[in-house]
Amino acid sequence: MANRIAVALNALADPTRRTIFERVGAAPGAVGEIAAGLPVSRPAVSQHLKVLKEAGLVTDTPDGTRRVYRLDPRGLGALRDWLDRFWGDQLGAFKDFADQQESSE
Amino acid sequence: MANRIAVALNALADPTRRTIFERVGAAPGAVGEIAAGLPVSRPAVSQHLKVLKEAGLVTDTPDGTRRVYRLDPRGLGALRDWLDRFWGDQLGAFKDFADQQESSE
DNA sequence: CGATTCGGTTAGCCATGGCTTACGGTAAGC
DNA sequence: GCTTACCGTAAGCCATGGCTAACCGAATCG
Repeated sequence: MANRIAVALNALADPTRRTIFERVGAAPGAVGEIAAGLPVSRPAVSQHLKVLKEAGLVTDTPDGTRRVYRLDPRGLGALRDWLDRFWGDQLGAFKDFADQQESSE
Repeated sequence: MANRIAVALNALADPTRRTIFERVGAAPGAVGEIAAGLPVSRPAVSQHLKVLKEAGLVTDTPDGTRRVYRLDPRGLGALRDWLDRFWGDQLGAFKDFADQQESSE
């Protein structure tokens, strides 16, 4: 479960991969379509999509010789849950600290 | 604004740095305290904290010769907002796709 | 079937970045 | 003031990983 977060964050850390991810998010499409307009070659995009897929961030659907990629909510959901843990735990603590700082000036 | 997401994701991508981040989240503390128990040296932790700080994920407060680190909600908030964009936009689209797949079986 | 299109895989190159060791600098304690 | 504790920084080493070029498999169309 922690590993899920690890691979997702690692996948989204790369700028090119994040661009690809956002592009798929804007509109599902085939590899060639996604690669068009990007400053990297098509095999590079293919490799990135593989990483994103293994991270549970995208899903692929065969369509003839093409292969359509779309977002996969599972990875997003895992990340969101992970982030929310910190919100509950530490935002309150930070607020206490901020108030304390303020009152001592 | 997009750069904010970039540095935050990049900072959280490294396993050691994520461990440090979670540790700070569990309990604010000094560098030495955080480094204790970790499989890396103290300077390494210091370098990681610098990255986390520049990513807006932690804040440091001088305390004598020590330096206390705590979570910074700004980075978390930026990440959360970024993730929420995808939820609104694409979860619906994915659901439509899933329903469509189901109806064609 | 041949030809074409589309896409995943491999090998290899090179840059990025995480780690350690050594150092310098500052604040507390005696 | 001198020592000690705590921490950030610099230099250098080495592994990870992203990229391209070349290859190969599969599906569609004439």
